[in-house]
Amino acid sequence: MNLITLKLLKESSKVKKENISKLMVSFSDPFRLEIIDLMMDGEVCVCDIMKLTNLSQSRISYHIKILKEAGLISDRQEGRWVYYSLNKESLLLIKEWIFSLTDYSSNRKRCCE
Amino acid sequence: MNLITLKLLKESSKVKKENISKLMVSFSDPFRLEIIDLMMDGEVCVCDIMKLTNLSQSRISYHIKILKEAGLISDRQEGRWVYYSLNKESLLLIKEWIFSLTDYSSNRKRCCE
DNA sequence: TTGATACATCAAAATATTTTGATGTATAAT
DNA sequence: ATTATACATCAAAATATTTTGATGTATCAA
Repeated sequence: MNLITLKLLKESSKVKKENISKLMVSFSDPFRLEIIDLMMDGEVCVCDIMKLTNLSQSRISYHIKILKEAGLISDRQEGRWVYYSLNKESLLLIKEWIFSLTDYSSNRKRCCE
Repeated sequence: MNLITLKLLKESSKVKKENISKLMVSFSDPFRLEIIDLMMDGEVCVCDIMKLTNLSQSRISYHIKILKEAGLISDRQEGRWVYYSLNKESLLLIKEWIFSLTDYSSNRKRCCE
């Protein structure tokens, strides 16, 4: 493997890490977790979320924006409605990360002194 | 399934959700992600993290506390040193959650109107 | 073209998290 | 006993996130 390939690899892992970081932030709010939960059943619009959670409209829009910017959800407009749904690729990215965490983490004991 | 069982089930899923929520919060900071990364190689002490990241000692202790309270890491004291390591059960819990998210989430199209 | 619906965006206020530097506690070495 | 090391904890300051209520934009129906 040459230096350029190595550099590219490092950069891509950095990009990945930034993605992961954003995705994790997007998971870090209980209301967003609720919204994500709702999306597991398929597409939802803001109005669905309003009915099912009694959060205010602008509050929902705010959280939706966070989720969208993290790349976790996609949107599709149809007339006056915007339908949001979970983005499978992002979920896969997180899955991979969790896997690396569980599968490759070691139990090696450390000893100072 | 009787009502009491159902109630218990619902409560346990709530407990689980609260755990997940705390774990996700613990993942939501870039420095904590770094610390978690270091722990993948095995136990680390605060002094290791200081050397490897040049974060201040109290700053590291603060983040360690968050990770500990989320149940993500365990500690073991040995003399003056405290060794921290990833808690496999918590990782498993997250893994399960991600699985349910990817495996059971539907693509069902929604249509208002 | 007027009014209603669905949602986004904005600025200000409310709230939460993080950082800093100082101090505290326990262990161990001299 | 004294000093040094490893880490925890604390209160204040700095910073970031979230909520609120108002306003804006686009689509549609009457």
